[in-house]
Amino acid sequence: MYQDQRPAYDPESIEKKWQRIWAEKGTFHAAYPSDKPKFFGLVEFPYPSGAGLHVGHPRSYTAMDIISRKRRMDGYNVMYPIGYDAFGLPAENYAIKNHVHPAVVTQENIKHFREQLQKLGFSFDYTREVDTTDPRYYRWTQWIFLQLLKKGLAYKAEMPINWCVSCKCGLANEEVVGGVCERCGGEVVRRVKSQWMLRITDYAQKLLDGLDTVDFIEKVKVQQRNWIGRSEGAEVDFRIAGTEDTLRVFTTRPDTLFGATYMVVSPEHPFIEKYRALIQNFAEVEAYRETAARKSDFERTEMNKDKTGVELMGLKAIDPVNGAEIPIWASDYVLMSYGTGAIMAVPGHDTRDYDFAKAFDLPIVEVIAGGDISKEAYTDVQDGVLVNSGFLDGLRVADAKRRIIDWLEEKGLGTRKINYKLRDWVFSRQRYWGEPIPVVHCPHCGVVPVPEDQLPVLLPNVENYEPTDNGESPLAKMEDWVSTVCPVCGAPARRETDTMPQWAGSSWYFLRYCDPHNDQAFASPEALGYWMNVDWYNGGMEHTTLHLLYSRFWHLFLYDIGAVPCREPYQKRTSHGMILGENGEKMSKSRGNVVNPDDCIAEIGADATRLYEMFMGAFDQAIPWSTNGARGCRRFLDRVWRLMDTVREGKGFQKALTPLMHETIKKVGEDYEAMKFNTAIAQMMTLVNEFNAVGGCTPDELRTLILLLAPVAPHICEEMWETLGFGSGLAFEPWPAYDEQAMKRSEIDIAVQVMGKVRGHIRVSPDMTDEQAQRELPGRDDVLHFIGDRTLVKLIFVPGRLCNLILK
RNA sequence: GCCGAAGUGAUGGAAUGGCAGACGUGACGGACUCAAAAUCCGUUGGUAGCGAUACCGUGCGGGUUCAAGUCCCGCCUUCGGCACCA
Repeated sequence: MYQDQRPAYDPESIEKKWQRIWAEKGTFHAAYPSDKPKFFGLVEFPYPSGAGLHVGHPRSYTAMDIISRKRRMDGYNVMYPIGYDAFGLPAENYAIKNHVHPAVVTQENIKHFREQLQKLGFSFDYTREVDTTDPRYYRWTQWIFLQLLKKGLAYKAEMPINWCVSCKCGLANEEVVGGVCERCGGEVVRRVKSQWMLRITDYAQKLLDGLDTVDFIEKVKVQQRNWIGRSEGAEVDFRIAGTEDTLRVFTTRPDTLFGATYMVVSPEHPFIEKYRALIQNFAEVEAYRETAARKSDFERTEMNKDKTGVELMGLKAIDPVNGAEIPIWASDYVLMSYGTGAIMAVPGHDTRDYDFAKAFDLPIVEVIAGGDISKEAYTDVQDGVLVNSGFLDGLRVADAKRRIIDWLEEKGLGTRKINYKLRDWVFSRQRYWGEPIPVVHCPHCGVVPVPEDQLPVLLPNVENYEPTDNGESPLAKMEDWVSTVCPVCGAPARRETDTMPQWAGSSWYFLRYCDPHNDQAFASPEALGYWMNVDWYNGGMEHTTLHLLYSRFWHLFLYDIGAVPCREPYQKRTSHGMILGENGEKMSKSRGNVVNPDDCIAEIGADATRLYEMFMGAFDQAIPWSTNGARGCRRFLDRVWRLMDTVREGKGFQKALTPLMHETIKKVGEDYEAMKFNTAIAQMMTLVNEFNAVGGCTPDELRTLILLLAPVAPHICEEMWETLGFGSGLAFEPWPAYDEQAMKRSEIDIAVQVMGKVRGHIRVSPDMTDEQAQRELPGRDDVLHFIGDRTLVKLIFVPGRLCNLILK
């Protein structure tokens, strides 16, 4: 059985063989219906770029593959699906340059991606593949949009949006990073355009509340909470002197109302236009307003340290609590898009107001004691006590807040108010390669949804994909397609020519996996009822405030209209760290440090590649690639392969190895579950080293190791399983069990410390209790010699670990 | 500025308050070989010593504890996110 002439480990042939067998047998097709408990493991589906798979993809995909494979061994009916998020700018830009239809490029790229994924041996169910650009898929993306429209959550608005000068396209707030375009790094400017918007702000509170019900890693929750940015406070009306009119502000510090010494409105605030006639220095105000408008987002961020502004001469506001007349200023440190676009300024207790007051020599009044407002604003809200504040004097901040809001509400001067930083989602894109927004503009009926039975609205073939300078989609030039009739009144009408952003298709793809071929609904209620929600979703941190938030929003909405059975789409969310180049920098073509997974597979095989990606470091941390490290993982698999030549006779585990075997079963299982793949693999390496140290392993020992290693390195394990005659196919073999009792060793070494410092080791029984230790150890020769001629004051015994001698 | 994570050998990284450096890489020495590769065995935190051994050592400074990489207080640095959000 264990002949000498075994061929060397040859990953290429083994991997091809098992990939073929898995495909032919449909090993990883998720069964439906099924009586087994289900497990739905999800990874972010790739954008099929022309560059092919990146080594970052297998990091996430292998991790969830390990979990999925282990779940099968645990007896679950597992669905581990994959698809392609294939709409998007790169394919379109490629099309512009090379005059190929984006659909053609996309299909080629998908084919290439699929081949690369298959070469890595992921246990994906390829029969459930989705492609967001397939009309049978985007039909339902459009359908969901129509439901949002029906409920008033999609609307068209004329508003200033983020415009990327280089992509010639509008962007969502989430797509502007550091004042520049997330995708191309190009300049982003404000541009007023009529845009489709989604009212994600209506779901701000639900998105926040839902986080308490799911098992997401904490930093994802924190980032989403910060992005949503809930703050509690009050809206307060300030009377404009000499009029019946009021100016409303939002504040989180109504307790400081007595300290308001001026007001500020945003330069875009309609208030300025309204009181144009009363503003004595209107020309100056208007000049300031124009300067502010010309600044791009980037400049605004850059220049945010120095306060600028102009007083609206001739206007005064009246503080509602003390009747004080205070000046009104315009400044771009106040944003039109948050709160009411106007603030009461309390320079004594707000850093920005303080800077502004210093710059323009405005009065600063202390209303909270505890700081030194001659030096800086005192913003502490814990310990402060109110002063100079009439009926609030002597109260602590928290109490003063409650008191003043009650007072304002009673007098009709203000109300409690909660604000969010989250803004509505800019949903239009003026580009070709996206889902057409399924509405028609009729001169008589206005915006008319395309009837659901006429979906999908297909993307027409155009000749030129070039975005236009006037901000219109390339589709606008397709007169044949644009002109249509109104579905309601039959009059000539025009189609919407904007398309959806790339985030649309990925906002619901996990639902389609549940029932991917359904042509009556996006998925059947039964299939959704069985599979949803996603048990475990792994993906990148970079999607926390984009895809992950958007898809939660869509799903919460679908739940509200009864289209899905559960509130939250994802039960558990984990995140992998980025793989950096060998030089420790981010991998990029321009840095020349990109590692191609194909090259790595060609050199060391798919199993070793998977193993290395899991072993290289902690899963959630960024790690530089190391070619030598990868080779070390290949060496480990070579050693595992050669274990077949060292198998010796014998049932069960060798006596000397029994505790280690059970410890390894325990640790590997637990570490996989905690995504501590690096330490799980280290433990298996230790075990293999130990096999070699004792001169070989028994069939049962090798069998166990194969099962433990199989989720990480499935091909070599299947091959060894078959070669050793354990059976055909191990994908559904039960996961090995361990026995705590069997981990006990007959004797162990524990450390002897003197005053907390390790001085030596002694051999004791692992069961030694504290009582036994106190009785037996002080008299033992190998302990006595550490005591010497000093006196033992105290002996601290930690069972199984050490004893510490306190001497005098 | 605010929020979050992290600082450990040459290097990637391990360590429920209990023997710091598991496992891997690299380096050095040895075996096998005509030789090399591959493989196997050994050594590998620093300083002193032939040596047993001693002292030092987890970003810096304090503290708690029999015992601190781990807990507390005060800093420094790096990375990620947000950023005039009232």
